[in-house]
Amino acid sequence: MAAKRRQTAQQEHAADVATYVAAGGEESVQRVITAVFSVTKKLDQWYVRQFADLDLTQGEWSVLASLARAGDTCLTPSQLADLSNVAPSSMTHRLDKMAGRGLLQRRPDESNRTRTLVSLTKDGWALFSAAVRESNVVESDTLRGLSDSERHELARLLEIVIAGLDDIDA
Amino acid sequence: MAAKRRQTAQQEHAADVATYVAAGGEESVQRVITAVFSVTKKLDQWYVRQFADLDLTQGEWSVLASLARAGDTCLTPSQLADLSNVAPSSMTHRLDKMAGRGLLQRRPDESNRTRTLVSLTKDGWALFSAAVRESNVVESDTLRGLSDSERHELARLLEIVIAGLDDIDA
DNA sequence: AAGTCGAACTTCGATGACGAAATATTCGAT
DNA sequence: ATCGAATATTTCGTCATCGAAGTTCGACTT
Repeated sequence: MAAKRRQTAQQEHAADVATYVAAGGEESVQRVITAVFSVTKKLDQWYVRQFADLDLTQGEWSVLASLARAGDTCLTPSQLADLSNVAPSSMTHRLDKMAGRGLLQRRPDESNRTRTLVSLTKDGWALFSAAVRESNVVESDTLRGLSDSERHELARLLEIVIAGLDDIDA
Repeated sequence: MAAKRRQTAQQEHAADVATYVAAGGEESVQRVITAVFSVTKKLDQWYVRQFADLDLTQGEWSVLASLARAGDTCLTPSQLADLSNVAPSSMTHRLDKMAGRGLLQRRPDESNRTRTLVSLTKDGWALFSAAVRESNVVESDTLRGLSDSERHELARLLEIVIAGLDDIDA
């Protein structure tokens, strides 16, 4: 498969950027954004295959990871929908399924009974941990061309970008 | 909305990385990968809103962009399905809709009649160009915290990653 | 030259996701 | 205190997506 490709990944990337620039994009922007999406697209493909072993879809992974990152704090279905970029109505059924598998539990919020609080069960945490360790394999492979200092620099630059993200919505 | 957040985006990011590391991920890996996904998640949200103006879903955008990047070369439905990370059967209906809107055309491949060749129409190219110019706005905003040399360095590092992606599938 | 295997595309049934409406609860104003 | 607006969640109808089976065609074998 890799042997039959005519151009290198860099050449393809450069050609893609040129297409976007020709259509009206700025070069310094498109070069970065296109590269970011190339990486995530490839990672997404691998996640689908890796998570299939754990009977986990990407949507379920998103819920699992959101709850894990929240730590002790419970999250509501609405918050999970926001964090997962799906409609609240879609989250209902997703949580039904995951609760049925024993990955999470829902309980009413006593202080505000319109809310429902969702938290991971022990099994949910175990699955999260297993998924992180599985995905870390391909993620580590993805970055194997970078030295430690380069990874540090890459993270630093991306974190600058992240720091500005929330202010743009206005 | 931005005013009511307790922690900065960097602090949240650091906490997320810590969660993944606690679950068994490597820090130098998780710091980069988590940051990449933070950026793409935010960009995806904006794309949905921006492309709604053009009556364009993300799936349709993927087809449009794949064909545009291919330039003069026609692509088959299977290739488009691969490039868009969807099942071939899903591409059939998607192409039906887009052909109905006059964005692309399908014609049989004379040299191999099991194949169908898909190409953009004039309207398809126009919509692609409009979408690129629209999305460049938010993409440019996203990178506004980086200097030119930092953008260059960020692109360089990401391109190193891209160069190694194709060799991992083995 | 016929037959078989494989590739490409489409149809079909079932699942997942969305938006709108319905339900239930809280908050604020009169 | 009560009425009205806002919030959170769930149902419901519709459309997109998936995997599997079906169909058509090309390539390779014998």
